[in-house]
Amino acid sequence: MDDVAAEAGVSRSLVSLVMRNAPNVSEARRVAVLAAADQLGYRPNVLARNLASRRTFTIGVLINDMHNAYHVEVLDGMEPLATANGYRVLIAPGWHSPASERRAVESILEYRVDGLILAGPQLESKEIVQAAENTPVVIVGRSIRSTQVDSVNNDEAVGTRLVVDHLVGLGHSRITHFDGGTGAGAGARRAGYEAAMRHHGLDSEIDVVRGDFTESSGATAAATILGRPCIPTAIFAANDLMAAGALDTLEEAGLHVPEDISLVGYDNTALAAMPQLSLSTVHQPRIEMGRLAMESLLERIDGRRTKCRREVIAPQLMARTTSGPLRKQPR
Amino acid sequence: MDDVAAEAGVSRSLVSLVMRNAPNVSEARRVAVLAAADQLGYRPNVLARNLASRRTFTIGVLINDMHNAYHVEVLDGMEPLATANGYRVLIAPGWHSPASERRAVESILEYRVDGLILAGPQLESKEIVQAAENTPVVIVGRSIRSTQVDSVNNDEAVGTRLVVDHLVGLGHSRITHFDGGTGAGAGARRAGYEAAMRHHGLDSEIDVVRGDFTESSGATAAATILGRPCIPTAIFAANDLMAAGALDTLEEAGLHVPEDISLVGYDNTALAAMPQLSLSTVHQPRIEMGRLAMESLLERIDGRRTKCRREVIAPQLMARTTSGPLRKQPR
DNA sequence: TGAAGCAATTGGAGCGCTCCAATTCACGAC
DNA sequence: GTCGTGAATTGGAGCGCTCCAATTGCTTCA
Repeated sequence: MDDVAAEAGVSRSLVSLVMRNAPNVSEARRVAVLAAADQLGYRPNVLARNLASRRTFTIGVLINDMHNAYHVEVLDGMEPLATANGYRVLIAPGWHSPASERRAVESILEYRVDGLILAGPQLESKEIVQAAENTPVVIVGRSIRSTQVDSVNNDEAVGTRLVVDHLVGLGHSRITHFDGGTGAGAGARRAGYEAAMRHHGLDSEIDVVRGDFTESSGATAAATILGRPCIPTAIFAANDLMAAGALDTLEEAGLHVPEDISLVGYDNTALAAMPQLSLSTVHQPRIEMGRLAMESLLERIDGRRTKCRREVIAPQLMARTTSGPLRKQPR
Repeated sequence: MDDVAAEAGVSRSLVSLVMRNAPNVSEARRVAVLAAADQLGYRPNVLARNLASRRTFTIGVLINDMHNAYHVEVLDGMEPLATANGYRVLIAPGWHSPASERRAVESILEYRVDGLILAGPQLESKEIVQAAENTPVVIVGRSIRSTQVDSVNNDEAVGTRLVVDHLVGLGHSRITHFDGGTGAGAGARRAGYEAAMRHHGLDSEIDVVRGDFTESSGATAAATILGRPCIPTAIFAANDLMAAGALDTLEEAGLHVPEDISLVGYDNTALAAMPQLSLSTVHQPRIEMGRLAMESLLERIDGRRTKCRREVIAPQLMARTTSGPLRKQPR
């Protein structure tokens, strides 16, 4: 930087002003500095800039599972807004385990990002609240009992209700839920399923098989079901990935979907929309959710808002071909 | 940091040593410092650390398309090795356009990362070489005419040859290629297809329809084919995503795969392996490729190697159910 | 007993930048 | 001419850390 200043015949401060394109710099000097910088191949050091200014203009994003298209699309919604406001986005992959998630958050916080978005975190609430003490945090796909942390959520109660209503409407009553274990939103979906079942007076039919939002856990859960003497007539999987895994296992076992058993997923990922799968599912406006999360975060960062904001988005049922009327008793 | 030093009754330097867990620090002091740090909620500032040490222990990774499971799996292969060597990984999403890719690289370079991995970059070679002047760079899925840049690649010549041999072996001769346009590796696949066709004396049957590695471009290409008076008996798509897009369009048009037309993809993504799709494709050991890329990069960073390393991985044909023997002339 | 040797500590300079207060400059108004 | 004013520019302190050389405290050995 000193070299550039010398080359352009100005002070280091002026170079700094030009590099940040601050106002009140004469056109002549600006051009001179830019030329000198270009000639010397000078590139500002963000580290030093951030250190000195105590601002990074960077948003950290934690993605719980990069393999899940759901999270990637949420990210799609965030990026444009960040860029438009002069922020850059840094991603720390979570690798689907709380421990690695913790490390990722730790790591990104050390970079002193201006804000943090957690997409589907598995961390304990306590840890999240702690992180939010120093840095604005927004969560997507889960909410938390703290006024410091904003959240953007799908209305799980409505979504799960849509699924159960749909299946009951088709004549099903033995509806099993494959849940998402400790994953973000899994608890809410499980609770929603149970509440909806009770609403229809199906308290005694409530049946939950454990899973973890991965394709393989869906397959495992389906295998569990198949091993039972009496299998349900419909399955409600906590997400599309699990539904896809379950579908494979069911078909391999010779069952026809939806004739023998109906299957509904959740999230309406690209996977579900594929004609070969054509999975009935619940749509969430992911891009919009990402956008809202970024919007909330920027409001916090700019200090435009201090009150907690909790967005809850209404989901929509996408009935496709994996769910159908109850026809015969399987097996 | 000074506060911690004061609290623990030692100098700032000692705190620094403890935080980096350097050798030659007495156990007593180490414990005291750690306790003080914990009590005060002290978290080292990476910015300052990196600035002072001129080292970041961070690897920047540019992912061309986060929606493509291929890239995500390459990333999976990189992470463990980086972590094991004390490096953290920062991801800059490329959003599938050269312009945003350029910005992402620019941005990550400003962070003074110790090394950069480009997964399927669309940038011009010149730009990549320029970036490599100051920072070690490894490319995945493409190679470049520079001894400064290492690369890890699939052997496209072999892979494409496998596909064409497979289809010719099934009796096909009218084999159309849906290419990847300007995407990384697209040129090599196109060239490989053409060479393989020539090898079988099918020079006159060479037929390429433009695409860009996205699902929608596969659908468009299929529509193009369907509009012709004489459609081919087999399609070789430049990747699985495009093949999936094509499959939808073909089936909607009433064609049966593989009876009426065979379809082969490339990459063997999870998508292709799904029983509902069961796409014939070419397998690349993605995780291994990611690992190799990281290994190469770390070698460069540590200065263990200065010679250029170009890994070329042998692919493998996965014949599934979308390719079959030539049966009848379609339409 | 003292010199040597090594481990454990410390002070201070400096990484590359921003920010603030101070200074210089240009120009119109009196 | 002189003063005032706002725009343009500058010097220097400091962001939070690392690194180096210097210092201290022990132990060992002649």
